[in-house]
Amino acid sequence: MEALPLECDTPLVARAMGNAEAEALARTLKAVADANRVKILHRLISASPQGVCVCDLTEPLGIAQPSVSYHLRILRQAGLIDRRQDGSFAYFSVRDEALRRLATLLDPTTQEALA
Amino acid sequence: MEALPLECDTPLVARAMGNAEAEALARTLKAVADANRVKILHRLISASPQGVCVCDLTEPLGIAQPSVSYHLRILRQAGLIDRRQDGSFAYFSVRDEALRRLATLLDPTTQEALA
DNA sequence: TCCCCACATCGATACCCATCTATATGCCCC
DNA sequence: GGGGCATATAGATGGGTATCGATGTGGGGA
Repeated sequence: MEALPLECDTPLVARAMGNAEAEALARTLKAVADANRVKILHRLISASPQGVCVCDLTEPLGIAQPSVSYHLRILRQAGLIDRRQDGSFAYFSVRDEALRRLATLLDPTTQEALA
Repeated sequence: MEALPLECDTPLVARAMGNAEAEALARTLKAVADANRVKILHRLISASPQGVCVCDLTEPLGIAQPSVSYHLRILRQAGLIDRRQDGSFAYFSVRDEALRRLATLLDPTTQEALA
């Protein structure tokens, strides 16, 4: 029998996280992982539950209107915000339970992420 | 006095989130917003607090060793994991309080993110 | 009906990021 | 001190992403 090479004996108790699972979580996190989208979410949370229209985001963010629409689309596709049309205005509001779920998944004490 | 154009009257109660603040949060989130880094964190949490060495991450992740080192560096620079050298092996462990803090910042019910 | 306004989409561009191979570093054992 | 192993770093590369200006769309008021 050949000599065993020196091995690091980390406890391989837990099986690897599922690929789909990890990518789903990463996709949601990517949606939030942008300074402008963080600011948008902050503002939406502050204005909850009335919602905020695009025109009130463009100026404080300091970016062009198409960019704001772009970020709102990212957040919406991630299921983190809702859109409500009122006349020619579009009001966006945060989906509290989606953000809470994301927070729970990250918290290592509530080990839901290990499911 | 000229006629006021139709305006959306969203409650502009909260001032915009500070730029530095938003970018700091985004930077931390970017560190987690990757499927492989999510898997790494998952494994580190499972193996907490002993830690996991690089060699035990390469194979389950299905990526080359330098890529694993790269991801570990990202997580470490974000303050999310610790590194402990033991002989020629490097053991990485999760910084629970950092992850918890991140989770808290995301949770809209604990409005710390609005600070 | 016509125009204006709010918002979305398109196409282009410049930058960032994850990955690889190749190579350096540092440790341990012989 | 030399060889081999674990890990880190460097450099190159392909794909993704945020941004913009230009343009499309749809509603509302005059």
